[in-house]
Amino acid sequence: MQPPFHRLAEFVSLTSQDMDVMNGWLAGYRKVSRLRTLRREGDPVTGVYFLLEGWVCSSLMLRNGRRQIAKVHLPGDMLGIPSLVLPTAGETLEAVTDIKVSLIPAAAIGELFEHRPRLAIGLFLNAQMEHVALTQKLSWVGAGNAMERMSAFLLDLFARLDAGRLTEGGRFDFPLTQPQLGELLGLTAVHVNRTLKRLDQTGFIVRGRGWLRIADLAGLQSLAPNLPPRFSGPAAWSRLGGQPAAQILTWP
Amino acid sequence: MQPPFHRLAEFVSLTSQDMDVMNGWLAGYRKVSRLRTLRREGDPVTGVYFLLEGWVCSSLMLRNGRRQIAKVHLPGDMLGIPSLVLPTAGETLEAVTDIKVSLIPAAAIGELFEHRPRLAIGLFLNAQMEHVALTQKLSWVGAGNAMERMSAFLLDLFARLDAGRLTEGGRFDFPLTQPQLGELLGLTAVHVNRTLKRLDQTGFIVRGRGWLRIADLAGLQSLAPNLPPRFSGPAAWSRLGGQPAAQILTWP
DNA sequence: CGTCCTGTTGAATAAAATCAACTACGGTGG
DNA sequence: CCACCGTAGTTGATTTTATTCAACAGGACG
Repeated sequence: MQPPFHRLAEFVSLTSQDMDVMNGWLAGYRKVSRLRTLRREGDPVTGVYFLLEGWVCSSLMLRNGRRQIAKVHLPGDMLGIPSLVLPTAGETLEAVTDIKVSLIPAAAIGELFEHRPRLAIGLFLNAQMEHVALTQKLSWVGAGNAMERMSAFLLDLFARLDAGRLTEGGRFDFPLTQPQLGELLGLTAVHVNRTLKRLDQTGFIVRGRGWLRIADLAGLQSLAPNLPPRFSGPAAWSRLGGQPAAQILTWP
Repeated sequence: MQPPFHRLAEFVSLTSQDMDVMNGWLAGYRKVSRLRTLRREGDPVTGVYFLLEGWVCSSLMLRNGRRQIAKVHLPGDMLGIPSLVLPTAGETLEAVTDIKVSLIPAAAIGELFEHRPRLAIGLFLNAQMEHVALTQKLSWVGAGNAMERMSAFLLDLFARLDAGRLTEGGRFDFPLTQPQLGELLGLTAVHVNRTLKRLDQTGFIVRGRGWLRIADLAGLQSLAPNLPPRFSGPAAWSRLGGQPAAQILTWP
């Protein structure tokens, strides 16, 4: 397995010292098994997590007894960054599958800003990607019906899995249960079931246990209220005045 | 009017050079009048905006014809940061009231990361506050009914206005129309109307044209599915290894 | 002075939730 | 090893919630 560094390197070109720092994060990765909680809402914040393998969902508990899943994280994602501004964690991180994850201590993040500006920019822009994704998600949950939410989610998921080379001809592992999908989309499990059934019967998707196949991508896209965002990559960095790696003085 | 710098100074202690940089942003502020569009979805991204006065809403247009307002921005907020990772703006920024705003060029943001690490951290943590707020908002839109969404929003708004000293005994300016509230909460204008009416008749709020008063804070809080987030302030920075200003070498 | 938008209310309709029942499956403990 | 229990998945019937449709009053603005 080659470490999924694509997220932080997506925007900035990194120096070899930058790479060393990132490799350092991998050293003490930890395995966590399915359904185990990585960190619960209200727990102390010691750092952020770098997800190497598997799926994690981050969720919020509401006082009305319902749970909202904010995001399903895939390999390469940084988890729990927003909680850095809170006294205690603002979200529960729960393993959807068996995962490998490493903890990056908060102090190491501070270091980046002092000494590794490119990684800091990478982290910052990565966090902005998350923000864009979350805003889109809000838009379909707030302004879409069940079918629209479902198709937008499936397309977004598919695009992200595809970017990480985790699909095969439209088919991918799909470990989410229908109750989880409900919490993700703001629907009941029953209604999720009916919505999936319709998508299945229409021939847009094929479901198996533990996997899913998108059978008609264009069809799904025609249902979705918006398409997954496309990011600028290196162009974002050059807009910020980024320089090619060779011209930058590296930290001694 | 004293510039609302509280956002960036909320976490890190700034050097006088940092302050100079920030004051530089204020120089060419611009007035924009009510209902004018600051930047439309799809427009080129030239930088981010610093809102000095007035309210702005950022929204997404969906293909089903509906609009989702992602956030109502108040004085001191930085707008349009997420679009830095997109080829063209991902959200429309529209003035809800007459506003004063200044544009910070993208290159100036890049500069921060290279030369003004504390401001960079401040910006980063500020962006994470936005992320936390957006996650919460998703939670009530996704998992709350109309009354819960409305009370959570009003409480959140009130807390933010209060932090900026823009309230007086529970009363504050409230320029949002009911259709706008609908787009904000994922409800129709009609249903917004009925929900407000119920809150009014129960004595939780008092409505006037252009303003609103929270008459029973505890009552509203009992309706809301979660309370506005509280942020760590300087504690967040010290967790990241932040040092008191005096001990830091400043850029020559 | 008309026109458009907001705010308001009532009535009809549609979407999703709730309630209920049953099957299948996985994991646990005896 | 097997019985049992809890959860997931599925479907039908009913109820709740919110939308849609419609109509009208009041202001803002050209």
